[in-house]
Amino acid sequence: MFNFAPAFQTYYVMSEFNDKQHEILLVAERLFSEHGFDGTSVRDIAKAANINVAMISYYFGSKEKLLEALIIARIAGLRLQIENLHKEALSPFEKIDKLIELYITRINKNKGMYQIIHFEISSKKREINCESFNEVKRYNLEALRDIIEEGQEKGVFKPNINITLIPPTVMGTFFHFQMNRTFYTELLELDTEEKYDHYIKNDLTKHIQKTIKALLTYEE
Amino acid sequence: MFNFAPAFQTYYVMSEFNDKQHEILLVAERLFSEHGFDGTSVRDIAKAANINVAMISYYFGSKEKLLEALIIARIAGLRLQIENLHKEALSPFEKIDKLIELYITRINKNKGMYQIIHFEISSKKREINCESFNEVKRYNLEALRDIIEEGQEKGVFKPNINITLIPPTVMGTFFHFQMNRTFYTELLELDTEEKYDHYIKNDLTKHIQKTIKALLTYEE
DNA sequence: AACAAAACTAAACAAACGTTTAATTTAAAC
DNA sequence: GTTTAAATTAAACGTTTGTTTAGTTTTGTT
Repeated sequence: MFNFAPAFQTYYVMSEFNDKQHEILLVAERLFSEHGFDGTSVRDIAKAANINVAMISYYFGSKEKLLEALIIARIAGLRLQIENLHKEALSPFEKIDKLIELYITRINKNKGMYQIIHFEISSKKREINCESFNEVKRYNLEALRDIIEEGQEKGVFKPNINITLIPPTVMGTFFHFQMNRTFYTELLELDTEEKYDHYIKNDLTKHIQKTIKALLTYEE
Repeated sequence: MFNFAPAFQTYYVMSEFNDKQHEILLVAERLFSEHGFDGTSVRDIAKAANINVAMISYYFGSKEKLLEALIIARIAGLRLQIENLHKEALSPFEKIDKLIELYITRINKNKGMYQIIHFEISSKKREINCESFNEVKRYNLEALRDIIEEGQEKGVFKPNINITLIPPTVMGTFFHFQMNRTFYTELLELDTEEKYDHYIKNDLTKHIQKTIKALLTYEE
């Protein structure tokens, strides 16, 4: 007689989704990152996920709440795995190299999600809750600060370094390269997916590592 | 009897718009950058520009052609004014400083347009003609290459520098800072527009200048 | 087998979308 | 002052939008 839509799941406190919900989230992530939130209709998602349009409202409440659920579900994966890095007996230079490598691989894996978040937080249309995203950024920044201050105490890194602006340089360089992919693909003749990925893993990562190490040791 | 809509103006060869067309382009630029192309309706534009909805189709043919016209009209302004920089009797270091300052002020003035272009070129929905945009990027890259190679010949810059990846670092750092404006506003307590602009003009610009100069002189 | 809850569907809904139409007003030319 | 083209308008067009409804099928429990 009555239809009980599980809209209560929009609290996500349990954050346990069934297979169908996971599939919807996966499809939505791809389409939102490729065409934007406003450029993707619920029917696009339903068609790509092979489900009925009504299932989106049924499982997530609304299209906007689907976006919310997606962001919350994915942000947890953005925190860097730096726990073991701190304990390892490495030089400050090696730690910087490893941290940047962690940054790049992590961003590279979640580039679709970053695309979505970056558009949404700089958009004045919807106000998404970016507090958990900010928390991740603060956490990653503190990890970087620890490593740099350790290097400064050992005398290998120079003082007077604006540590706050280093993540923007690391991530910004990657994103700008990614954003202008077609341009750099043509310029550097990275005509296959493999060549492109190889360039990111090697040349781009090395460029960023070299840049930050140069900055940390630069005599003004 | 017949209505002759000036749809021929969509060729833009003359690229001469009247006051009303300029106003529409200005409003569309703001709204597209704030809410995205798909997040902005022609009625939003019409209301903000105080004109009738039909005027957009009348003057530009369609909403997509309006975007096209906007991009073509604005891209010309993105080329750096480096003509006189090359002639000036400055050291390679001073030239790098000046070029980066030019980069930042230019991006800062056109950040709305960059927001639009970056979303559109990385979107798989519409295929915009980015050739003129790529041309600007190639031109600016060559200007940078000239300065760096001059410095290398003089022996003040090290060899083996990936020049191609320097613009992504310069622009990427700025854009990432801009993209996460609310986060850095809170972190650095830039609670007024003046403080924020001052931080970009001074701290952020100096950070990028220092970073690139460090990279150019870094002994691996 | 019988029942109830959950999962799923096709259809309908109103609102918003980009665009066009047909008519009117404004502006310029003669 | 008349004529003619351009500028501007309100209304309507057909789609597409996100969401809801009302019903059916599936699933799990007793």
